[in-house]
Amino acid sequence: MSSTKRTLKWERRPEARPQELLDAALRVFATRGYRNTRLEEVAAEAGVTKGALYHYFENKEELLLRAIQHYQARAFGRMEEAMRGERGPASARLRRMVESAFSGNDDARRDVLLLLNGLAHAVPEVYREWLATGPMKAWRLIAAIIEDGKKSGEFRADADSEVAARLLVSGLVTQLVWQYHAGDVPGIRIGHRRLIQSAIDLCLAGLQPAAST
Amino acid sequence: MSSTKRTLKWERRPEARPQELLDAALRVFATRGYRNTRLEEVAAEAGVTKGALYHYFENKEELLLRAIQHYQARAFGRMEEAMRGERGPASARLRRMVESAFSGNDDARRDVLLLLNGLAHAVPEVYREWLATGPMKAWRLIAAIIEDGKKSGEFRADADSEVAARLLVSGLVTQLVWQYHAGDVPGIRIGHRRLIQSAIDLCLAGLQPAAST
Amino acid sequence: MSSTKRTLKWERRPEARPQELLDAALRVFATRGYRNTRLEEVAAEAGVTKGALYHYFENKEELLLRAIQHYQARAFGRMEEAMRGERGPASARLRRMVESAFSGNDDARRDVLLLLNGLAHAVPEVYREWLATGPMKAWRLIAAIIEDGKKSGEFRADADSEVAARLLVSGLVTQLVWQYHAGDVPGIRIGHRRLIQSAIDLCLAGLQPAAST
Amino acid sequence: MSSTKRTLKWERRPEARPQELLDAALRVFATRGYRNTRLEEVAAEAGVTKGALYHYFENKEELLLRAIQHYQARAFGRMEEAMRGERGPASARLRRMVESAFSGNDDARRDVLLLLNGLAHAVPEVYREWLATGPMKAWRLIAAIIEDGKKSGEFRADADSEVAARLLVSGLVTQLVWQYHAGDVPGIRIGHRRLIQSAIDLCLAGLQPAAST
DNA sequence: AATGAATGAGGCTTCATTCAT
DNA sequence: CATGAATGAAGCCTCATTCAT
Repeated sequence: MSSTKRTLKWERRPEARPQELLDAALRVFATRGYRNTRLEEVAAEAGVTKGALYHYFENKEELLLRAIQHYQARAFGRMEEAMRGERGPASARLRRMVESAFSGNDDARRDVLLLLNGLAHAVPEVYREWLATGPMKAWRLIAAIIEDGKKSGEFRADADSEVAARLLVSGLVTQLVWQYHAGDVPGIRIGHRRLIQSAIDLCLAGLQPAAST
Repeated sequence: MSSTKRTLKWERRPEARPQELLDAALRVFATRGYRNTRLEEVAAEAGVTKGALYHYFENKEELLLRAIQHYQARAFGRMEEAMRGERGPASARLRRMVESAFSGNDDARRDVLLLLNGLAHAVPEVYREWLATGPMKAWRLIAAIIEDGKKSGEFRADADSEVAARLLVSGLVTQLVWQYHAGDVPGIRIGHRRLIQSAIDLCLAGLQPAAST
Repeated sequence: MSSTKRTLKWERRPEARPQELLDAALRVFATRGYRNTRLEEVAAEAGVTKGALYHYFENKEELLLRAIQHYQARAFGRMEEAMRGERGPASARLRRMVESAFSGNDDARRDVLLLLNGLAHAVPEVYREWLATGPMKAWRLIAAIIEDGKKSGEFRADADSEVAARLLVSGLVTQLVWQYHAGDVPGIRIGHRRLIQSAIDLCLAGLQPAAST
Repeated sequence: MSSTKRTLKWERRPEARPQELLDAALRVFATRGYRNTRLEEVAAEAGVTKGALYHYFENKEELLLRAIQHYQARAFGRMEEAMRGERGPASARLRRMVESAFSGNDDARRDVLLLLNGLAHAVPEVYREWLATGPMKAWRLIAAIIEDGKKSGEFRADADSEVAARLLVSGLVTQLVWQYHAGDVPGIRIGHRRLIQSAIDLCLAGLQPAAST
């Protein structure tokens, strides 16, 4: 009797339920911010009710953490795939790397970045984990490429690869967030493509071996 | 004895009270985040009680807004003073500008930046005003300097001054925030001076006229 | 034992919960006044806690509005039923109408009237809606009966039916409130039945066609 | 020195200060309601500051009480003066009495009545005192006149003078309040003069000795 | 597993009242 | 007397979390 009921429900809801919840959660969190989001909203977005969330997650914080991990995994998966087997000159690899890292110019992407930026006080652990597995990982990869270029003579030996990589990553991430989410501040917008390309160009130009001599 | 206690309270009631409240508020907001801060904490930090805040400010949000404006005014005051009468070559002016903008390497500075970064969802108006009067203003000044340099032949004519300025400002702001507040993520720290100088160097190198010819 | 306690709580959770809350709310509001009533008291009266109220009502004001509407609906329901199919002479209909309108001589009735009288400044919208759906509706019905009587020659043709109806309704409503709630002012009490009957008698006498000629 | 300052202030503020405060208080209380009124508003209306009120009155409640007593004294003063030496037939005296009691058709009058109506829960003592010294006093005077008329044969011997007087007073008071303060409820307005006159007419007609015989 | 009513701690805001000046 | 900054109790409302069904 009760099993009949249950089965009916389950027909339209396979075991992917947790994933669906995570997706819904990230969507709402990213749109409205962590503190602004009521669990009820997440539930509604996922088509369930509040209580259901507690079957899968301890509490709001864990839901956020898992949602972000889920997102990061996919994002980095894409980037790693794009970099697979890259072998050319350092400048080309750097360009490709940055391009693939910032290719996804969708709203969701920027919403997530804004969300994460606001997490430092609300959920410091999540903030730190994101930094470690996101931006830092990215700039280390880039720094390594620059180091390669320095060794091969393609780049100036005295270049500060660490700072260059950091500037590129933090600058671009932040520009994406700012220009998009403060969209109606006059003059803040700039073309996505231009931003990425000019930034890479500037960086590569700055890494060139000294002009004279 | 009891008169001593009483006197203590009344000794600290100068005409500068609003300023004191703003300072205290910014201190607490920056340390704990806007949402995490109870007005009672702000009051305690200022040595008054909750209700006193409402003599000077409509509500929590206005308190935040005013505290930030107060802070911004001082910060930009310092920068403008530093830039007063600067006339040298563009590269020198750019360097001085960035140095003065990021000179304040104190904790308070970075706490405030982190606070602001988390305001997008909590208090969008404040977030936007900050962007418009802070970072944007800064990168516009820098972009203007670069344009000067392009006109005088000091910089490459095809350089994207807009993007260079943005990258420098957003990159440095974000690095300050990240490296400091995620301080125990291993490997995220970098010397403040090195960060600033290397960033400027990279940027200036990237703006040099083409090497060959 | 502990299970008993628990059960007690859960036994009273029928689908009629909103109604229960409305009843409890009206009871407390009417007893203590709108401003004097803490939502916690309403909740306690209903056997729930503060928060539960917010499942059903937006805020204190809506709770009041709904409680009053709920009450008015019942009150007018009773009156309409009493008037169903009345066809006799105007004087009889008027008498029956007023009697049925003021039959409920219970405390609750008078408490509610007092409550409503104090709402003009606190919640003007509710006050106005009550006026429009309560007293005004009542005196319009009465005025219509008097007009009937005038047409049939039962009442003086020059009688001011509008004012008569208003005087009757407002006078009686107010007397109920005053005499009851200022009960210990010496000499303010008067028998309910006598008040109603004498008022009707006076009114009907005043509506009689002129004596002489 | 300090006496100089004091004198300056006193030049424009004679000893009538308490009266001014009472007037200002009644004005604000009547306009906004007792609970809605902040002492600061009263002070502003009187051109002083909050603290000053506490030099003359214990607290908010006493301020209200005194303001109302002050008002009542004047109102009844006027009425008694109007009734001085009235000697004609009962019907004429009744008419004159009611007319003089309700002559003041000003806004202030109605505001005060509304204020008082809402005081039952907020400040029961004031409410009761008002009832005793206002409406009750009025209807007793009127009942006495009617009794005179009964004795002289001008009115029906079986008339209920008590109820007639009450109905007249409460009905008119309430109509003034309702029609004015619910002014935008369509159809609630009626001419002041017509209301008073028709009410008196109806009452007198109802008091006539029986028509036939 | 899912529901959703209920809980209750937490925080913002109001304002009568006090009191040093 | 007058000021007005400061107090602090009170009350509304929110929402993460629980739990009987």
